[in-house]
Amino acid sequence: MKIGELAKRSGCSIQTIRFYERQGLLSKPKRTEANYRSYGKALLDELIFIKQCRSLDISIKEIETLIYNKNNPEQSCSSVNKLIDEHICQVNEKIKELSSLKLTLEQMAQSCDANKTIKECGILSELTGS
Amino acid sequence: MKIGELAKRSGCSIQTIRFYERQGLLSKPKRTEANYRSYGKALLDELIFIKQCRSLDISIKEIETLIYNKNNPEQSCSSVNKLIDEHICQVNEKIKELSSLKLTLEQMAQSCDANKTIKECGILSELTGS
DNA sequence: TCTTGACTCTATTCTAAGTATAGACTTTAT
DNA sequence: ATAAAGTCTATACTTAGAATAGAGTCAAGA
Repeated sequence: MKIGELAKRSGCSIQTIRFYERQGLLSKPKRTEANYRSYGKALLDELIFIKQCRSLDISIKEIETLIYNKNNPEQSCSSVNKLIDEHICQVNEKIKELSSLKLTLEQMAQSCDANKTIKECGILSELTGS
Repeated sequence: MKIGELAKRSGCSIQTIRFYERQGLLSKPKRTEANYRSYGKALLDELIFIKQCRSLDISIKEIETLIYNKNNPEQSCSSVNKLIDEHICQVNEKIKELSSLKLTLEQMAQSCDANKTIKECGILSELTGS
């Protein structure tokens, strides 16, 4: 199949597919005589794996590592477990940060209503003051 | 004061201060004869305002708007309220996304322990399969 | 057969908010 | 006088793509 069909089947955009290839993440496909990329099932699977990882917000570098792991099936999978565990920690950290940020913003929102002038604005005075 | 002292007092890095100036966010300071930037209290306050906004993850473009608002003290502050409200919505959305991501990752982590081979790895098989 | 529209190609630029570096200049301290 | 620390500009780098320009290719209809 050509890149357009691969894009539809995978749910990735054409530019994204070419980007993954340039990054060395997705294997280079054969080319037709007209230099069009020509993909088979194996590359579709590769791409779906990449997309699945990205949907979990695993970075491209980490995906590289995972692909390397996949190609060495006899090795221990402890590094894979570690990668996911660290990722969970990062997500937890981010959630904490955002929750705290949310509180601050909500308090700020309560310090003003929209019917004032800038001069009297509670939000701006909090931003300026503290 | 020179830029190094401003950096210390504000908690911003020197590069960040110059970056804000290039972006038109922080006003241009006077220069000494040797072309060094020379800051006073007013610019320190500007920078602290910017930093306060950034700590709330308000974008540089939005900070531009807020600064514009600050310079028009007689206008209504409804746009400021709106900006913060929208920002709260975005933060809430992000928290939702991350919470869902966290669940998925934790389930995945439970599907494997580190004492397997890649071939048997529950994490990789979930990433590949679904 | 010609043409038109849809598809693909490469290469380049852009996004956000800084961070990092190189190479030159100035100031301060010893 | 010299060395260290500070400052200057300009440039490149980061992430994960998205967008664009300009050229080439392919299939269908007139």
